Amino acid sequence: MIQAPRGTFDILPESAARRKVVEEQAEKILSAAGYRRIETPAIEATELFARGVGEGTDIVRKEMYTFDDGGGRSLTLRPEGTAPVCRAYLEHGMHKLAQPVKLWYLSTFFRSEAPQRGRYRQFWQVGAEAIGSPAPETDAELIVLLAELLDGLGVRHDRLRLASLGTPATRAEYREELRRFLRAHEDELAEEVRNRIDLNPLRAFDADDRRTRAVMRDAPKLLDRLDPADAEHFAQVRALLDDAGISYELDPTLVRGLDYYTRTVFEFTSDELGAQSGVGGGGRYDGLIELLDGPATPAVGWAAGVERMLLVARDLAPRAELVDLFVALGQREATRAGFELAREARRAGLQAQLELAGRSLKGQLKHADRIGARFVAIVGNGNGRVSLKDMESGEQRELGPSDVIPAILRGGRL
RNA sequence: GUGGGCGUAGCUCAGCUGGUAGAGCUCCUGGUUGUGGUCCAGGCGGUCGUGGGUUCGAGUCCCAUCGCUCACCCCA
Repeated sequence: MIQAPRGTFDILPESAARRKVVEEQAEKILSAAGYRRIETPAIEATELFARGVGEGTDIVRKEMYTFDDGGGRSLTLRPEGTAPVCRAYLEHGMHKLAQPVKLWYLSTFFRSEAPQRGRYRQFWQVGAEAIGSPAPETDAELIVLLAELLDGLGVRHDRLRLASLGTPATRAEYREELRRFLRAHEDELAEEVRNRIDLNPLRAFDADDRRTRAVMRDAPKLLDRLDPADAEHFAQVRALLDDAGISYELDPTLVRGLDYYTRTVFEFTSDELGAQSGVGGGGRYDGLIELLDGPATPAVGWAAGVERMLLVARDLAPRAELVDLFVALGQREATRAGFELAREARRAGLQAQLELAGRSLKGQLKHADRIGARFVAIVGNGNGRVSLKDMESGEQRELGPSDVIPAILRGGRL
């Protein structure tokens, strides 16, 4: 049997209803702050990610679905949303609009990783980007918006981790300092940490090994190396979050996987998620637009995983679907009258369904009950009249065909 | 890519020490020749993931393979 490809999934109606709640919540919260929806193509030039996300990242090195479009151009299924939005910003000259340009999206992304709980090869993210403002208020506002989205969905985000990466130059210098520090203590470090000194020295901070942890207590911290302007920016972001009553923990080990981050980075995590604890996160990426051949443009953004939110969201009860009318057929010959009655009902704004399975009358009533129909109209009495039954009270009345819909619209008892 | 767990009807699962498949739910029909929610009866539905092997005989044992899942890595 043909199955959905590994790491992908069908969104069945029940789950679609829960996702709709997420979408409505995001729309409400983000549009209230002036963010407008944008959607970009699922495929992009491979170069966009190679440059925008960074050649050295895991995403670009081993997780992209890349193919030749048949004409010698290399295309890639988008593995993330920020670079495409920045591409669109440039392509459509949005730098000429009032800044910052505030955008949000809810889209699918693709990464060829081994799937597990909360991680798929095609997955959904809701994201927001504010392009064109260096103001710390922008960073703080975006963090507040994500917090509100998670709160509104009842997502238990046990922690908000926050840090500042400074400028790329600061970060590069710091990484060298950290490498020197690690090498100086190499014989005290766990093997896995030692092996990654060059590749990813920051991982040393969250090693489980006891001796490694002891060494790391004295390791240099990036937050202590920020230049004055970056430190001031970060202080302002924190002050705004404090005022907003958002609690967070400073986490010098917070490393976000993409190369383009500068200054503020943050991540909401939930311990209920297992290994993939990150629900959503983001940060400032002041260098990205320039990297894509645009003018130097400061920007901030975040993305949150829809599947992960759904895993830990409490307040996600979708409203039950209301069925106003089920049109049952007393005799097969009544099918044309029933068909017309259903159409009329829908034109009148009712949710109306027609018997489509050839069931017995008893079966039709049972089905109408199961789908929660408020009324059942039985067409085909032989006398041209319609029996309208209130499924809650059980009352039933014979009406002329033209009286059925007004009776339902009156809503009340028969 | 590596390791653990699991793969029996649409769904949730039972099948003890091997003897050629069951339950509950769902769905459909019937229980007064046209009327639901409870109840009763019946029906539809499975090459027991797949392929080999052992055996007179395998869902049940062995091997392989595929899939799902959790974890490592990394990330949403």
